[in-house]
Amino acid sequence: MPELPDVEIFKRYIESTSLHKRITGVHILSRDMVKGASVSEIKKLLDGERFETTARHGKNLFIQTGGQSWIMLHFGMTGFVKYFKNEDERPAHVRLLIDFSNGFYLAYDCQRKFGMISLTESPERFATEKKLGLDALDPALDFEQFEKILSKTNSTIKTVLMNQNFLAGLGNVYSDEILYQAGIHPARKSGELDREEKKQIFFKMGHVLRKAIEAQADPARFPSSFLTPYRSAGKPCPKCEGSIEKKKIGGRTSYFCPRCQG
DNA sequence: ACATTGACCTGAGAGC
DNA sequence: TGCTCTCAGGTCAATG
Repeated sequence: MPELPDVEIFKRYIESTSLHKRITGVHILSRDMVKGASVSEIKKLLDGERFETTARHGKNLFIQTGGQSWIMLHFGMTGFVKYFKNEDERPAHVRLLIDFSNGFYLAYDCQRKFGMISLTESPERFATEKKLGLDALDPALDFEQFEKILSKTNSTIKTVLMNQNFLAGLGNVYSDEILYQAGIHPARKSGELDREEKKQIFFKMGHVLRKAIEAQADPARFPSSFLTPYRSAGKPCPKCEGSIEKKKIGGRTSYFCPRCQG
């Protein structure tokens, strides 16, 4: 589901398709998905302008026109973007549609409406208002800070990784993948992990996210040691051939290998 | 003050 | 075949 790597791929997709083209129409097809801004403000910001810059913080994607404000897209669990020309390529649940002067469209599709369309003065401002933690791939995030974050709470490590206020960008799927690569059980208490274990999680986090982006966030292209393509109870662990287990942790379905993540 | 749980939304797939 | 039920998951409000 759209987590950091997916949103990074959306960002690059928009950069390669939609920048510097004149916007000739803005259609908001689900007004209920617009939060913290009005439909008319969004139309006014975009209409007649061109997208010039993109940014990402965690799972939030920002696009700036020549103006001062940025449009913000959050993808919930079913969101994605698609650039297309012909009506038969149009996705099924378009919530925001942008017309370009070259006859192409950029669609923001979100079947389950868990996403959000908003405006912000700047990505930094947005992150501050939402109290978002550092982006999980922020170069400024070092192990010392990461260790501090983990010691701030006594929740399960899985919950901590998914908490956007601590660290922005990880969701259910990538938290599981990181803990699998680190060999740590998702229900371990964050505060009880030793320094070596925290180090494992920190470095595997960067590794997993970078590899996922390299693979276009497509599990079919992931390295063969990745758990994500095997997110199903009873499937064989890609490392030990043991059986993958499914369990609710922090209200979310977690998959892990009980043998590798003892 | 913190941690956990449920509602929100919709369609796919399971089960009868 | 066709109906109903369960589940998925990010976020935030409500509850513990």
